[in-house]
Amino acid sequence: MTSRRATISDVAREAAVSPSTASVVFSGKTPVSDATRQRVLDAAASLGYTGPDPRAASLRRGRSGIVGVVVGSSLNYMFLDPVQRLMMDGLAEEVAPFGAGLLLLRTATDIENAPTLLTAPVDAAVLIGCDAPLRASLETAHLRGLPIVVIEGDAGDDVPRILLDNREAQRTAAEHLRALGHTDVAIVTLRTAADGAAGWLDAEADISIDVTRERLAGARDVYPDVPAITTAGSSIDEGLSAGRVLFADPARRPTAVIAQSDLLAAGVIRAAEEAGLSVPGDVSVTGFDGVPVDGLSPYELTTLVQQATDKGRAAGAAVAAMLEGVPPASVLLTCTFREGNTTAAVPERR
Amino acid sequence: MTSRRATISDVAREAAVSPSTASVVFSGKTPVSDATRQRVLDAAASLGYTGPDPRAASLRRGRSGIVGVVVGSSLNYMFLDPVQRLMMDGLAEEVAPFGAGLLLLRTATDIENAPTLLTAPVDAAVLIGCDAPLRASLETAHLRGLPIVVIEGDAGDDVPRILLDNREAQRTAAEHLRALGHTDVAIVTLRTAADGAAGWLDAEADISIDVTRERLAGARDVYPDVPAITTAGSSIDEGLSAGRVLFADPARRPTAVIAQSDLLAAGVIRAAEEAGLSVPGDVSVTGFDGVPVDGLSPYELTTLVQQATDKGRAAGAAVAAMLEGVPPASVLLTCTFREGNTTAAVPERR
DNA sequence: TTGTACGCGTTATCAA
DNA sequence: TTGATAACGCGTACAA
Repeated sequence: MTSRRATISDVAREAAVSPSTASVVFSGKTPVSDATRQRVLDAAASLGYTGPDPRAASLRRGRSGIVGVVVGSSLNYMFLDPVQRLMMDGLAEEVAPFGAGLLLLRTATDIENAPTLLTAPVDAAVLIGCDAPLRASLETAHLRGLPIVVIEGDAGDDVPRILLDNREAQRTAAEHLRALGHTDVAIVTLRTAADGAAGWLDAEADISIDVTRERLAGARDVYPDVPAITTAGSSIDEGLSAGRVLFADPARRPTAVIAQSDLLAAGVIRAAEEAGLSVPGDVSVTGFDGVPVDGLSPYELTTLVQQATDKGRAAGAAVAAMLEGVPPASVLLTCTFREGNTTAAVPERR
Repeated sequence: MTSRRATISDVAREAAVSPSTASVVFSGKTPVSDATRQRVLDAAASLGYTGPDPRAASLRRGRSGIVGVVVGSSLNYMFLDPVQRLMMDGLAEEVAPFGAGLLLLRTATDIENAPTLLTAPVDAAVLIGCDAPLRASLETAHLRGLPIVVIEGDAGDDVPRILLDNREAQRTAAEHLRALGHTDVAIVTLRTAADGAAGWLDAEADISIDVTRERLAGARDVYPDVPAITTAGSSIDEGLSAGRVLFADPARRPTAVIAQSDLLAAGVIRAAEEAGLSVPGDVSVTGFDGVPVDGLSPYELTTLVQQATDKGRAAGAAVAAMLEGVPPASVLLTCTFREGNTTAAVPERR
């Protein structure tokens, strides 16, 4: 019994119907009499046929049901961020009704032969963040004529984008702090470049990552001259490191910190605790994202809530639209300000 | 210019060679003279041909370059766990040289039409954890004759598995605590069932999740009768909740806690801090996994280090072997005990 | 409601 | 080193 797997023709023959009829039984595209259907299904069962070969079906249909998601470097790093996790969930959920799943593709890999947008049977591509290495993928996808959606990044011309009102939202948080009387403020930013290292941010620095630049601009709209410290990415540990620097000198510590993500904010809070400062009594901290941060309890961050899952869904909807041939529009999602228990009025001067 | 995309035949015609020659130029399977190669590439460029259509190629080759990874419920939940993230990285890395990528497939979804192992063009399937809903996927994969690898779960018969010496490893940690003099110990477990809720664990309880059962057995080998409290999953917050229960009554609190994961351990430590206890001065805590936990600093857990990335790699290697037609062996990976700064001798009785 | 005929775009095989 | 041939397994007009 080393024979090849049964095909739909075998099933049709066994059931004494034509291949097209058998096909229709499985696809449901056309009504079939109950009797015939049953004969076909029985034949299939007896031959161990489990349905159309997906590879053949995708060639025929011109669609594979696979959406390529290009993630930068490591999955570990990418999925560390709750925003990305929720986003992927939304994306998966939205394309699922189209029978589509997500294929993880990495840019930064020197593995020979690794799958790419060029070699993988994808119907569309979703690019996240769009920094330098991603642009290459973008190029590729374009050449292949793939529908593309970019999340929080600029793909130039006619590529639909899913964006957030980062600047406006961050400004809201800054205004909140100003209303509370804070003037000694510091900013903790996300990465400023794909390979960015942590450290004080030079005022003239060129920030190549859109999210970081926009959120910074929003904070600067209210606090043009406050110092900003850059991190190597969105994590509690990075926030902790930044916070330690900020709180190192008791005489010059800020009374409020604007962190560009909830994870960073969580780290900053941890640093404050370490330094013997209470939040929000001595220091106010704002985050960004409004995602559940594991281990943050009992704090509830004052933050900007973005609907991360919706962001993914919007991307999925755009993909779906393009697959249907409908020109998708870019989407601008807005964040809402949520006051938690990590901000309070500026403390009396000691 | 609404014409269809160029095919390899078009390119061949333009270059005045046969389709098979053109094909060979792109696949590199056979030597081709430089002159012809150049002619073909030029022709391709002039026609905007970007290489073989992956869908057609996979039909012909009988291989799509896609490995389906069946993740339980939400991506958000699954990737919350650093072990899973690292595992996926290892897996991706190991199958990449075969031109394969990972397709995320979810079991628990009531979305009509969602992609499954039955409908997606996958060459192999990796199942993680293997609880009830996953068994259905397993069945499916079997029917389709797909190569299957199961990570930390029992797929029965002839399915290769990637396993950890959970019991032995956990026993080591328990012995470490015993050597330190601890007798008042409590265990904080992972989920006991796919839909498990948190709470005290009944001694008779049936534990359907292998990892949980094995690690518990290891702890019980040393501490047969200590109480165990179950959580709803591996997270800091769950560990925190469990820890709060354990430390609620100062008179009866344990001097050591065996947590079944590093995330849980981190939560337990947090709970101890909340209760005004110092770690390891008042309470010792052990974890399991040996993964970086964001926000755990400055603690370094006493834990069992599993090479999570290697686990993924082992799974990837097994997949690769099966794709090559080689019967893969199951793999048993071993954890190593690592003493951190979260365990110490039992404190003097007050 | 069912069957016929054809092509989707590629690549393995073998012969030249 | 190149070319001819034959599938790969299916879906879908269109006709019956």
